[in-house]
Amino acid sequence: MPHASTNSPESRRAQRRERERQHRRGSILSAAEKLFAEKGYRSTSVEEVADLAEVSVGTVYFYFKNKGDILAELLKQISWEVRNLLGEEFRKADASLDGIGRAGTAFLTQFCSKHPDKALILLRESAGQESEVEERRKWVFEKLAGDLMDAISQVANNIGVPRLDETALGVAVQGALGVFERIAYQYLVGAARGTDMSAVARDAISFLVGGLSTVLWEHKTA
Amino acid sequence: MPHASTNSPESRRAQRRERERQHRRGSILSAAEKLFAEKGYRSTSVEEVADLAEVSVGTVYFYFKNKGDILAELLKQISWEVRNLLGEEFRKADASLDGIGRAGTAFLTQFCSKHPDKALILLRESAGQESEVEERRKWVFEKLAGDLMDAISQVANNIGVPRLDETALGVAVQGALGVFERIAYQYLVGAARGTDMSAVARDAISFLVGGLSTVLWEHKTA
Amino acid sequence: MPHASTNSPESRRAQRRERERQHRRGSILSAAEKLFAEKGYRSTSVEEVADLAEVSVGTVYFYFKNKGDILAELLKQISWEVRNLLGEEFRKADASLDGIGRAGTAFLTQFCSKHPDKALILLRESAGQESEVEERRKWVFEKLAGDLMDAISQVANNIGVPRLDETALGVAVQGALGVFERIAYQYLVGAARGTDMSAVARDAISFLVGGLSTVLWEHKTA
Amino acid sequence: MPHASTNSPESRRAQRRERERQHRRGSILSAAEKLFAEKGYRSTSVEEVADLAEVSVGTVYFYFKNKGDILAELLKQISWEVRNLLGEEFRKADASLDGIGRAGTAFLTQFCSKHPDKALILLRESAGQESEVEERRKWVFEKLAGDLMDAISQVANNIGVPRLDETALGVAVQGALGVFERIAYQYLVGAARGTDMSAVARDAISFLVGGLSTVLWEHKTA
DNA sequence: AATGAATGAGATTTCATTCAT
DNA sequence: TATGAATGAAATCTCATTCAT
Repeated sequence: MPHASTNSPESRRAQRRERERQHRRGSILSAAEKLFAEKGYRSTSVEEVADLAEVSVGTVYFYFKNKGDILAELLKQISWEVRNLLGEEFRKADASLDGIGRAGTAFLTQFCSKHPDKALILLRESAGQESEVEERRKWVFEKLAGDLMDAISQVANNIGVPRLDETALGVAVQGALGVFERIAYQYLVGAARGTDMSAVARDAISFLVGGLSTVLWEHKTA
Repeated sequence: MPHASTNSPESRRAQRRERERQHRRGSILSAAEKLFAEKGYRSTSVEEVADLAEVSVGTVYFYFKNKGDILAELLKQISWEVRNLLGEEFRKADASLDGIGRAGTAFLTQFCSKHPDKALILLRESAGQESEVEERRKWVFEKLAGDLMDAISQVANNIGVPRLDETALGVAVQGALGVFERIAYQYLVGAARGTDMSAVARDAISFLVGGLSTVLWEHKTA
Repeated sequence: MPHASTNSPESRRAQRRERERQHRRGSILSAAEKLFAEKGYRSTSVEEVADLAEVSVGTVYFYFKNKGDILAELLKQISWEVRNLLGEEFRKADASLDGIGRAGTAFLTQFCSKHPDKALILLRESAGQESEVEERRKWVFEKLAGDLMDAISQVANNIGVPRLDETALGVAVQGALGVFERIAYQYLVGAARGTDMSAVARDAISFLVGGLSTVLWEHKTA
Repeated sequence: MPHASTNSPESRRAQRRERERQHRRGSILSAAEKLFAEKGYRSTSVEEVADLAEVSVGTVYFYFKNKGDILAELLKQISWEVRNLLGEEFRKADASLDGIGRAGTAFLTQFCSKHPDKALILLRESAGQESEVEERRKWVFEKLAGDLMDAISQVANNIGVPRLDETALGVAVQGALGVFERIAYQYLVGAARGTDMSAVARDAISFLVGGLSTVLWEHKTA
């Protein structure tokens, strides 16, 4: 049985260290996620995050360069999860309007319902903060917008609108994002918190798909 | 003993005082509007507002109970203006889907383009703030949502959907708000700042009306 | 008796306010001077300064933009006092080498002996601090060097060295500053603290005047 | 049982170990020297020193008891080099004023010009630091002062001033040190950085020797 | 010997709000 | 009414030092 050099004591120690590092980092992020969603980013102090994560303030600053960095990292993780979920759903339905509908449903029923903390951070806490965070938020939404743009372009193509007008495409994308942003927020923390999400999703998808197809149609005949 | 008529010196003095009061209050609000839109609510200190308004910090606290109160008041004013504008447009078109489209167009081309500071505050500054302001934001959007809800209900009625399902109505309203919120923001301060607003408005209205009619239609046949 | 408008109640109130401002500011500076000289700039916290001055930390930041600003202001004041003293002494002796000697004596026996706190801040605490302070220190020493340069130039002229070589002038100036810097420091806080200053001054002046005249002489014959 | 001679494997291993130890220690000191001279002692963190030396923070603390200890060690090394250089030069010239002049020239042209980092640390970094370092600085300068004191005493003796007054001796020494301290600093990092050092040295030596001889002369006739 | 993650005391700074005049 | 100096709680961030591995 050949002995791999990656199994040397030093290597194993290094690996364990790395695992522990990631674990610690993860604890801090989880603590921050919970608190930011609960009490808001501004009202959560670094000390509180450290306390909940059961580490010292210094340790937080060992893993993150400042408070904004924590939020930025959360945003990155969350956006990664969301994009994965949406992309998968979209692909399942073969790049059709229906696929966009599925993705939207998944966002509301899979993501927002199941990870309200994450959803809140994405939708509420990341807005209106210091420029560093705002930067990241912009980046996240640009990524999401990019995904959506690709999706809509494909759909447009399949439908027979080979080169959709740029403004129309942008409006469709932003409109779609806006629909979800608001609806998710409204049914997560707003007045209507607690409503059955699957019913909400059904109507939201009608709205979205109706809106999109109208825009596309208008640019087909035009 | 001369009795003070409405033209007595005392009365005139009182009137002047009242005028000056309102003027001062207005200066403070204008200053805050400018600064909040420019640098953000958080990054604007009360002192800066006072400086720009050419009053002392103490005076600001004479007219407003705290910093959040200034933002709340701005939100109130802005929402009043927006509701006026939208209501008027909507009435002109006789409670039809077309009327909703007109109102949306007016919001984008009349309000957002012409009062970007106000639009920015409405769309950006009220999110993710301390609870007091968040409260007001909720209130403002509930007012707007209420207007929209009435409008959609009427349209639904005219179309032959006498009692629209509450969830559907809510989703339609929030969807519509979301579309505008994001599109206005994107084309006001986001990446696409500077795009021709009338083209944007055309597509946005297509999206909105398409979305709304689809939701209504679905609940008619259902 | 004509009544001056500068005696109006408002004006008097403003004057008193200004006096009180200056007084407060002065208290803070005095407290800082004492503490900086005693425990060192770095080891003195703003809170300690505030406590000794019997004001709150916030008040310190109302009068000074940051901690370095306090030290910078002290440096400015101190250099002003020193320059005044030296200039006066120099002039008394009619711009001769003797005048430079007098100025040096005054620096050691009038200034350093009587205001050791100030001398310490000038000579020790201002060095090696953050760039803002270092900047000011440079400025202060450049001013002092400038004064000395003028003095030496005049002496050179009177002695018959009309245009002293620039390097020689610079070296003479820096040499003179160095002599005083070190001697003052040594006899203020160094090993020899407590020695009779007038004896020290006599020898120091011999050294200084001897050094200067040698440099000048060399450049006369050269 | 083989007895370890000085060439035994154990011995050689021990020697290598010792060599490595010294090398590591040296790396840390070099890194610190560079960084302290470049950015200042205060603004250099232990981590930065460790990084540049390519060791861990822990290792730095294995070789040095704390941050100040690194600076203290640097000061010790530097003073040792300087004393060696000066002593040698001084001996060459047979305990005369001329010898002191030679030593000064060597300090400026041999040491300061060629090892500006070391010179900067000696002249700048050791002032105004925490007491531990300040202690060491005092010690270093006392050593240098001691050397100089011996030299001047001998010169005084040769000149015919058998027992020079202690104060006069102290002042002469401190004066001489001050001249070099400031001139080296000024022409190394100050405004006049870049000036031809040999010209500077000529004038500086005139100043120094002139000053010294005047003090001595005065105490001969007195 | 060497590592580097963890610590936590301590420092600076901000700014909404108050209140005596 | 208006002023603006004063407050002080609270928050962020740094970094020399320790210590388990």
